[in-house]
Amino acid sequence: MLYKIGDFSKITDTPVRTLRFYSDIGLLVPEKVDIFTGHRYYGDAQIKSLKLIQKLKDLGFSLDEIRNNMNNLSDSVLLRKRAEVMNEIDECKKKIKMIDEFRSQLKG
Amino acid sequence: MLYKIGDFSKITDTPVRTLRFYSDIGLLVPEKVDIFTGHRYYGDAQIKSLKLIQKLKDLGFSLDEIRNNMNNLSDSVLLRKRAEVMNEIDECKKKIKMIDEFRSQLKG
DNA sequence: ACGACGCTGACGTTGCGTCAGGGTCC
DNA sequence: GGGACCCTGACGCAACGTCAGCGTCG
Repeated sequence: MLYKIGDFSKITDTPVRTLRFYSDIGLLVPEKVDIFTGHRYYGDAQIKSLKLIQKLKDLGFSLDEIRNNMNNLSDSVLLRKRAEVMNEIDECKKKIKMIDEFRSQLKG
Repeated sequence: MLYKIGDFSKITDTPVRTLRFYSDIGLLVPEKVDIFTGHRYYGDAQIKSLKLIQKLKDLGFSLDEIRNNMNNLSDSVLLRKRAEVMNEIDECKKKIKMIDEFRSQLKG
């Protein structure tokens, strides 16, 4: 079963523009592309790939990281990302502290 | 006392490119600009302004937010930013959970 | 006069949104 | 044949970094 980009967009709840973008950067390549019209046709395999892409995006990976790791996902990559996100939490906590200090300075 | 952009850059420990950028977007305008050569000259008032800009950047404000609020800083603006950062922490915590779930799925 | 410094473009980054101006499908 | 759908540019956003190519200061 091959889907036109518009249909694939509805099935996967992903904007057409996003699909074209993923196609352009080689992240999610359609199963077939008409050489003459340029029309993209997606298959069922792409549905699974896209779900993995969305999952990894939710975990905080960039599209570049996803492209480099989705076909060979290792635990170390996930651990590194985990550490990054933990770091981000620390940064946020620092900001909260600084904001509170600044607020009391303005009041005082 | 007027400083050339290079000297002002060293005094404030801010890249020249950043100073030019802030000048272009109207965030930190030099005290004087030579109409014929385009050379920028900064004064002591700009040092204080830049320090405030850097402070607000550290707190998590965008340059656009800084430009709109630095001359009339209210507590409500700080409170809103605080809430935003707290939200960001929550998002990070969700990501951590999802990463951990994903890792145990891969192992199991 | 010449080296250090200043200037204005303009492209690269990230992940698409949003037209504009055309072909294509049925 | 015509409306819905597809395509490829190309600009816009945030906040600069990094050349390129050229003018200026002392």
